[in-house]
Amino acid sequence: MTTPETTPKVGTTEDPRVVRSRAIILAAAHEHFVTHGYVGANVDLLAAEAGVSKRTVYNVFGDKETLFRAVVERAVGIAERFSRELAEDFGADAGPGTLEDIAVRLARSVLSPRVVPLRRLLIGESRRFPELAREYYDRAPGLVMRTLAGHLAGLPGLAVDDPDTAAEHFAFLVLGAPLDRALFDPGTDGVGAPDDLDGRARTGVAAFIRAYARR
Amino acid sequence: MTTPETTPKVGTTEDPRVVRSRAIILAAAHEHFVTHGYVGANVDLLAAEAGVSKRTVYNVFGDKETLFRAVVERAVGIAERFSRELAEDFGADAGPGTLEDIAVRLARSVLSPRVVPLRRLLIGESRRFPELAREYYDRAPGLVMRTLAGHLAGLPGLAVDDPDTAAEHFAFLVLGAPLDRALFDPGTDGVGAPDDLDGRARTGVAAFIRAYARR
DNA sequence: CCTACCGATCGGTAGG
DNA sequence: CCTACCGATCGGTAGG
Repeated sequence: MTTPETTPKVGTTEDPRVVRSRAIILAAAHEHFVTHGYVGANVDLLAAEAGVSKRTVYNVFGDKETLFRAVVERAVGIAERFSRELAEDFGADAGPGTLEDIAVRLARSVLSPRVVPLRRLLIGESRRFPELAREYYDRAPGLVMRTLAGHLAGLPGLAVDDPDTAAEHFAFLVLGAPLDRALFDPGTDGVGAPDDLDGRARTGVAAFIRAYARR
Repeated sequence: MTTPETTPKVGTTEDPRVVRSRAIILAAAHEHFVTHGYVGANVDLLAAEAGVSKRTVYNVFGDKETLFRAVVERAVGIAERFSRELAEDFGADAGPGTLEDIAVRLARSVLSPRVVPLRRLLIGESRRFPELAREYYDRAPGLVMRTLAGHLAGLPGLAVDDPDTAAEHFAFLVLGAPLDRALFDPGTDGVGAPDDLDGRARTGVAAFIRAYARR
């Protein structure tokens, strides 16, 4: 061979320089889009924030829309992986104590500074990019909800007729109110958990158990 | 007097032509901003949609940001009045049947094509206009929540230790899941209630009563 | 009310 | 020769 496997062609996806540029730009673009929205985003500024030239941005991503979609795809992929991890913790042998742990973990992840700004962006751009918003919903919160439904159905001590509804009730008892408020309040983004998030999650679980306990 | 009360000065707020223009522009601008967001909004297009010249828009509202704030103030005012109406229906003598009625009305109003797009807009612009987002939250959902808390506390047959938490649990059991989905899905805006909204509201009430019934 | 037009800024691309 | 990247500038459109 003239080109050994250890020397990928320059400029391609395998080129380590392009790989590095991609990663740097995606991280900066995520922050930038989340702050300014799609139309309000400025590729010049964004490139500066990423520490690369605008030309590099266009070389790697082609245009603004492609960059935006790449940012969202990456974020959705991360959210999906996180949802999967969360889902794996819903062990079939889970007791009521574990239900509380799940609630706290669920609340902390969804109310995290990674998730809430992404939600704001996708909600705000849902008219411009409806498929992206729908895709996020299916792959992240939808995945969590489906897994939650599956495991709630198998929990001893609970009377769950409709697992999907029970999962929704669980999730929104645990984090509905704080999430709704957080969507409207960017001021609380960096400061970890708003209010007493863990306490509200536990109060939600208590209400859920009262509503769904086998009697 | 040189200017009788029945003949307001031209160009002022009292001028019937300006009043009419204001109303027409506000209605068109609401639809336009909700569709395109603040930055994506085009004043030329917006004026054309309103059937007025761009010059008239600037004569009445000064600039794009002032127009945006006027649109939001008006929408928040409408939402506030609606919330107040809803609140008045929480009669102190309300029984469990009335709780179901309240739930259905609540779900229908919040999931309405007036409220959901406004929520999307304010969430999407919450970084650019944080006070507007907060103001909406206080004056509309916050008002409903506070009234709900007050009335739930007085309901016979229920054991409500923390009225604020109970109100949040009630509201998000009733409409949390459909609202969250609706925010990400503009496709279902015009088509009245998504899924079986009334049924889900009633299922939520049932869960709420199981969780909060005096025992 | 309309057309015309301004200063500024945008996304995207040229040459080096 | 190719690609990555920079300074400079393009056409077109934004708010006003």
